Amino acid sequence: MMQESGTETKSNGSAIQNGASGGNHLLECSLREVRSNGETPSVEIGAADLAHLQQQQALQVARQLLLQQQQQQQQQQQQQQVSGLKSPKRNDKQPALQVPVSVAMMTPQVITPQQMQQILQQQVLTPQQLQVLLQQQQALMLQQVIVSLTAARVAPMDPQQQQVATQQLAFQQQLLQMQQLQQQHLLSLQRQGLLTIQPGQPTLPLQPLAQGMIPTELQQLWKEVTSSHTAEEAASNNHSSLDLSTTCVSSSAPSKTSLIINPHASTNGQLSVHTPKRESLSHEEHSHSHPLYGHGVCKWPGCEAVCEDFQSFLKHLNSEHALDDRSTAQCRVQMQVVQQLELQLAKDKERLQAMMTHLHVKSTEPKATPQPLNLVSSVTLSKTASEASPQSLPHTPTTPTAPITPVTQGPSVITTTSMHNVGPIRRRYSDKYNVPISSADIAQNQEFYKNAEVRPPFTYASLIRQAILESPEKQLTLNEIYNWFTRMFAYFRRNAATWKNAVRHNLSLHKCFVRVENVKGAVWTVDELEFQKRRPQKISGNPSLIKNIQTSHTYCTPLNAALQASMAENSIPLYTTASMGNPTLGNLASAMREELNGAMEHTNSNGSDSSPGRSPMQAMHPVHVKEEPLDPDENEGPLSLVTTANHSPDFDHDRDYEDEPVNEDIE
DNA sequence: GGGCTAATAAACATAC
DNA sequence: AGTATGTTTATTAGCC
Repeated sequence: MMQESGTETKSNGSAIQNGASGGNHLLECSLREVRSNGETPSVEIGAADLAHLQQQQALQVARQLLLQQQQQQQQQQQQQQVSGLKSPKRNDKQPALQVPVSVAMMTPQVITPQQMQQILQQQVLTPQQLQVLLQQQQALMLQQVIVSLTAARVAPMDPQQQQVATQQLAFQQQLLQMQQLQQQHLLSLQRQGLLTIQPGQPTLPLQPLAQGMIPTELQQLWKEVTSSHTAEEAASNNHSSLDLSTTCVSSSAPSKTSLIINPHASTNGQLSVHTPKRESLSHEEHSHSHPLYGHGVCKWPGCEAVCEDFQSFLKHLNSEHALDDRSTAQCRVQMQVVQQLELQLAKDKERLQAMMTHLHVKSTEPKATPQPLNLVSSVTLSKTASEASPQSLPHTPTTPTAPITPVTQGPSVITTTSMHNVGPIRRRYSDKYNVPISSADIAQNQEFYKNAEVRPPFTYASLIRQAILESPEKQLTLNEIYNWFTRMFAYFRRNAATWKNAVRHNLSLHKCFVRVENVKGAVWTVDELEFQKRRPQKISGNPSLIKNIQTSHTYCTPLNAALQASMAENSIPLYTTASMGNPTLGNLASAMREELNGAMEHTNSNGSDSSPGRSPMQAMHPVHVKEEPLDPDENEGPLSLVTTANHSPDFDHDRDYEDEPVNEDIE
């Protein structure tokens, strides 16, 4: 009975999860590419009006948004400063912003594969960082949109127009916000989407519509709208039209659109990929045509050094961003991000197509020419918005953390069979990466794990905890835990003896699992505090993660899972927002956040303290306290009270998947 | 190579 | 006696 007491609490204050940085450049980039095909929905509004109207409204709203955006950025920048790219030992509780990756990075810098690998093995951004990067980038995009809007018009308008414009603007704002949320969610689900989509079910509910309307699209749309407005204005009102070219994206051929008045119209789901031509470069960019330089600032991820002129920029570029590990690492990250985005884009295109087909909306072949899909767009957007979130919730009233998905670049790579023969390999699970399992994780990959005999990338402890937390009363009997395992994971439908033993072993071994005498008999509960303590693993934004991603193991799963999880962590707010209807989820979300922070705190502060706020569970009657080598005497109080085994009726999934390979689905 | 953690295996105890 | 449930120990493997 003597377990390594206290050994679990190590004080390596490096629990991390620092996050990362956001860089929406990535998004912007790929999106821009998508959108850059000058073809856009034509605007034909009664528009001269709108043009005027929007001025004031837009200005105001824009200011607000800008302020918000700036604040965000500032915060991020601050974090960024605090946390150097190479400081894996940070204890920051906040995701440390690190490298605002920008599309520009893609500029081929001639990096040898070996170098890349090196980099990957040494230091890369954590998934969280990537996530933050993306978000940041997105914020920038929004800002740009707003700016372009405000800049575009500065004329008075009459009340009527104002009303229209106001509505329109409001809608646009909503779209933007929704889009933001969607993007976040999307990112977190990216890889998952790759996997969860199975032949049979091309459109899993889990899959959000990636781009109902991406910021860039909005931007484009706006531009077109505005430009057409201005054109009309000029014609009818003799208004001098502002040249929008100064804005980020210059619509080379703004055509007429048919939307505008129809708020939903703006959601043109159309995303035809286009040659990544950047017709939308700012002046500087045009003059110097260097994607890494813009607005007098070096756009190298994480840099943002101010360079007065192009020359100084070049100097800076050569000196600060020479070919070294760090640069290549960043480049590598960028590449991965772009890859993911491309994949996602392709998938979402298909989905969009399917949706439109379903709705009998003509148009949009994968590469179809852009058409005003007013109707559809709105539908898709709202639909996805509503579908995406609920999906992850229904089954799992728990903590939304990470959409963990065993996905890799090649979705198809991971097949049941491929993973199958792996056998009983001892492998580190997500805990290693400080990625607690969450219902969201499971929920979002539920289908996958249910049907594919893929070993879930979680430790037994995490799974057990999850099972317990998912239960209504946060407690389960051993048998119920078993059932949960078999129900949720196809993998556990075989070799029952093995994993059941492991489950029992874990329950006994980890003090985070508390056995409680219950009416039913004995049930197991989770002591969150203890659980947090026992996850001292540190990632420190270290490369190992990404490195692993590259080094394709038979289990690429854990990695991506971890990656996704990390990324998703940043979007917790999203989940909470989306889960308004589900209080539990909200609580769990916050709980999860606490967990994350807590984990670090605990690790920092010598985890020997288990006093204060013990989990409610503890208040029950833990029959036996683990870990501390208590006196042999008092401890094992003969469980005379135990009136065990009254296997809860709850889950008595009669079906006990025993050792034999069972292939049936649990649905 | 050592330390740590987790998976796996198995012995053993207890209750039903 | 057999099974379920728990506990404990030992071994192995992956990671830092």
